[in-house]
Amino acid sequence: MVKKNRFSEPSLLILISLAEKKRHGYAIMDDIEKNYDIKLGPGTLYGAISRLEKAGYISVLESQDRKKPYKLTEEGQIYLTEQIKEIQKVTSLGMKRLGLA
Amino acid sequence: MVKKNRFSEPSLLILISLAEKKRHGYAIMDDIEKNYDIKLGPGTLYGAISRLEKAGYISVLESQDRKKPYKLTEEGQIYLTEQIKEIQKVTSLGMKRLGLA
DNA sequence: GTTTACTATTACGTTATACGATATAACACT
DNA sequence: AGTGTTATATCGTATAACGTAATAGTAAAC
Repeated sequence: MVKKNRFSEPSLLILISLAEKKRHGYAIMDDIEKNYDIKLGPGTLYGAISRLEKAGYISVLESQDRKKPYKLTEEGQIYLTEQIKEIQKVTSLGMKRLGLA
Repeated sequence: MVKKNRFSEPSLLILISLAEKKRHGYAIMDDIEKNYDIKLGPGTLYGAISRLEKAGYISVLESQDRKKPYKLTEEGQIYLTEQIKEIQKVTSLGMKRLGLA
């Protein structure tokens, strides 16, 4: 009934980045900047990452070097799908009301 | 280049509500609840309203009773349009990466 | 070998949001 | 008229996300 989680920009962007493939922090940053021209600072990025990890939506993988690759968990994929659909519902009504759809 | 404002859920919903027609606070709440099943508490609602007003995206109209109807300003309409397009860009890439588009 | 880029962590200040308490006006019902 | 209920808005506070920046170490470049 009631929705708690707002769809915060950084975490959503991170999830979408990981929806394509596993990536470590800086690679996520680059992907987001390349695709949307949005540059997340390290605090924003890693803060969001650790919250997402705590929530179980992403998980960290083994690595040989100091990079920490993350992947989207199944739970994260489900969550992301729901979120996006919800957001699309909102934006499509918005477009309609703006007379642009 | 860099984007500052995240697309926060409550304020976005309020703007979309006002994109249809002018409404006062409680009517906005009802509209949002009816359309999305999202119930904003008074603090969330009026807090977001006053920030939006301060930003110049909505403005308050005269009224005879104690209701305070708001309307979307021209600036707000432009802002909302941009926001929605940006969000749609994000979600559509998300859907693609999820294999759902 | 020294500098530059990559990668991650941490700390701190700001602010939106969630939640709840309060206040009052309008309305319904008896 | 009086009482209760709904509609409407304001205020206060706690939490947590976010933005920015400082720090540190490793890898790469030159």
